[in-house]
Amino acid sequence: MFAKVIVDIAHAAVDRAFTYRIPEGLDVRPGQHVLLPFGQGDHVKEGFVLSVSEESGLEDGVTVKDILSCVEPYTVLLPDQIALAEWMQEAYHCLLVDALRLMIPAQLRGSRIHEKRERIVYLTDPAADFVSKSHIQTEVVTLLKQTGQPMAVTDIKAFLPGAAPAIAALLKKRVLSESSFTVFRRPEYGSRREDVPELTAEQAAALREVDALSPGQTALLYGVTGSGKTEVYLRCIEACLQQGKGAIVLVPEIALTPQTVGRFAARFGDRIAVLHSRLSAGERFDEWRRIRLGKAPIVIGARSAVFAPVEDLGLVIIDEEHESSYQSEITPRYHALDIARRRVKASGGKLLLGSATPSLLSYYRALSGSYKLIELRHRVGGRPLPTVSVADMRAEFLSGNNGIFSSLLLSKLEACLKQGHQAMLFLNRRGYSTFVSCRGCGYVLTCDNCDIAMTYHKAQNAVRCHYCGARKPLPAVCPNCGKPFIKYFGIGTEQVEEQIQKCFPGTATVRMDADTVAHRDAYEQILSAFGRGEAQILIGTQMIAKGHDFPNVTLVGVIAADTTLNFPDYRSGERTFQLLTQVSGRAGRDKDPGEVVMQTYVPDHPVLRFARVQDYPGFYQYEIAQRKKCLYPPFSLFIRLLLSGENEESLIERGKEYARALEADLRQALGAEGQGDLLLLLAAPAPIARIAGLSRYQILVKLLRTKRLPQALHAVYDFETSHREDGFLKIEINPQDMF
DNA sequence: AGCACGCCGACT
DNA sequence: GTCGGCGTGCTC
Repeated sequence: MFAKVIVDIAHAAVDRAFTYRIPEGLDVRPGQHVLLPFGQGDHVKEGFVLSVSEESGLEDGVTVKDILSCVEPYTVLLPDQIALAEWMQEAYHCLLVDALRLMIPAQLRGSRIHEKRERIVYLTDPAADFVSKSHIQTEVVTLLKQTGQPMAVTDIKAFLPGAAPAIAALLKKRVLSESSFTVFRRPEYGSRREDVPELTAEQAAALREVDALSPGQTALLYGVTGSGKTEVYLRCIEACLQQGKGAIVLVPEIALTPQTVGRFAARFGDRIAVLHSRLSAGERFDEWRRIRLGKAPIVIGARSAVFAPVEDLGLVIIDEEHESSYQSEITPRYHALDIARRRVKASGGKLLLGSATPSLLSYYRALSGSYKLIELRHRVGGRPLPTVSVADMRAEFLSGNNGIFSSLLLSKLEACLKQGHQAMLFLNRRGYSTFVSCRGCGYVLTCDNCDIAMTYHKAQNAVRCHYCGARKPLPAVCPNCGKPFIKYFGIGTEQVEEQIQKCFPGTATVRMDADTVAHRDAYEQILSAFGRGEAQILIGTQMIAKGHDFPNVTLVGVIAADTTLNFPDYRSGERTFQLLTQVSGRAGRDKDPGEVVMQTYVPDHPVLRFARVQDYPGFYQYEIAQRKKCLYPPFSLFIRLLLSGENEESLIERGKEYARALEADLRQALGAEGQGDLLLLLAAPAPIARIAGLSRYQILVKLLRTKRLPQALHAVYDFETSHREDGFLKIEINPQDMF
């Protein structure tokens, strides 16, 4: 028997199947993790068995080596996972090993982590009398007689400190016998008891629609904030388990808190396994093994959990499906949604996407029929959506208010605080001010390494670059003209906090942004402190937009609703709407109705108009028309090639040359009749032309979605492989952002 | 990724 | 004349 094996070395030259002989008596199946002699020196390498066959299929004269051994007694890759990795290799132009490595815990490779075993001892003959001069030995035997069952050695030691030698002696005398079993290291999460709520009519209907999905089908659950999507998820999982199948639930990493997990744990107990980046090595390995060995049919995790080894996958749920974090930033740059679609198609399972603000692409697919659209239009308990008012900051300025708060927000804040309620203030920029400039000459303080204005941080009396992290003291005089007219412009979260203290002295505030959550667990600590009412106002960046429900929050203020609107990105409208809807959803989650104040300089902007009345379908109609007009995704494929290098001039030179070469390649791939499908090819310095000392240049390509698309994509990927060695070259398909 | 084989410069 | 530089090419 022979096995096709891929060696666990991430290099293009060896990223293919090698044929090995399976020695007599070794049980080797596809998916097995094996050890092999590889290379001239027959060095022992790890590998993964892709397939097993009777014939070697090799030409004569090729030496065939023997597989040495299997690392684990079970197969570490399921057949579906091997097929998925092979598909990914094609689709994302990545190494097969890189795809396979996503499916197993890193700890498995190199055998760094081993299973943990617990020793138990029991009386060899429970009826036998035991007499000994040793006091402690007698105590150990008495303890075991009392409990009447085997005990863990660690437990005995806890009862009887210093019992270790006694146990050893008793084992030697055969008074005790021992055995051991595997223990799984589990992460901690609070499993709060909660009653199973009655379903609303809408939720029940949604459940029936999910139930009626055909195998491999995808549904988009569009439910307004507070409409009880999670309860629908829980019931769907229940139904899935009843059919004896497994489920994967993906949530954004930031939402993967003990509270979220606790809700699932309350319903499903230890049938869940959790995968996220903050697990210890042992926990990660053991959670993965609990899934692989069928002990945990439900997996909850962030992006990469979509690869979890769930056999007979009946359901995948992607919560907050519009989140950009579902797309990987490193190769293979997969999107969890695409992986999930493939997995459920292969297993005959169902895919459920949930969001209050679906991505334009998902809603487009739902309306065009490739996804089933399921809606939850009402909040649970009939609670009204918060009322949203817009404060026109232009009018505020003209009427003499040049502060950062509108009179409307100030009066609502005052009322809110007076009633003892809590408020959240949202601003998508940390620090004190956006940029620092000289009033004498107009000089703007920029980072030495990046082409970006530096942000003033008052707490440290320093200016910082938000891209490379560089930091320098605030100069007393202008570095350009030497005059003492340095002044800060624009606002950040630090300043909001300061202004609140000025307007409402003594109010307890807490700030949450990348600066205050620098330490591990700080995120959790700040949120739970606010939840306990230790502060009346929570000020923060988009970090506070999602996550927990705070029943006592009745007011949400959006300090500058248009900051994200002006990003140089076709997704900025979508992003802004999602952000505003999510922040608004934080208000009035309990019995008191919520209020939202959005401050803006463009109150008539369509995105803000729709966000204000929380009209997603209306927003969608507006935005999709924009996309269609300009032929942006989903009407085209957007490809970005990012080059970076130390020398700006030579980079620009090379960029232009690459653009010409790429265009030629693309035109050839598209063929004579496909020339019209190449819509745009634009080469220019990136919006942020320099980051951390490296200049950046981008080539943007827009391709119409046509049948020659695979060939065109191939041309782009081939271009990447053939040019990647002469500098930094990165290719992104439909990038999440374009800086 | 490693490692061996292979063809040109400064050493005993 | 030999030791060793790392360029080139192969790994079942």
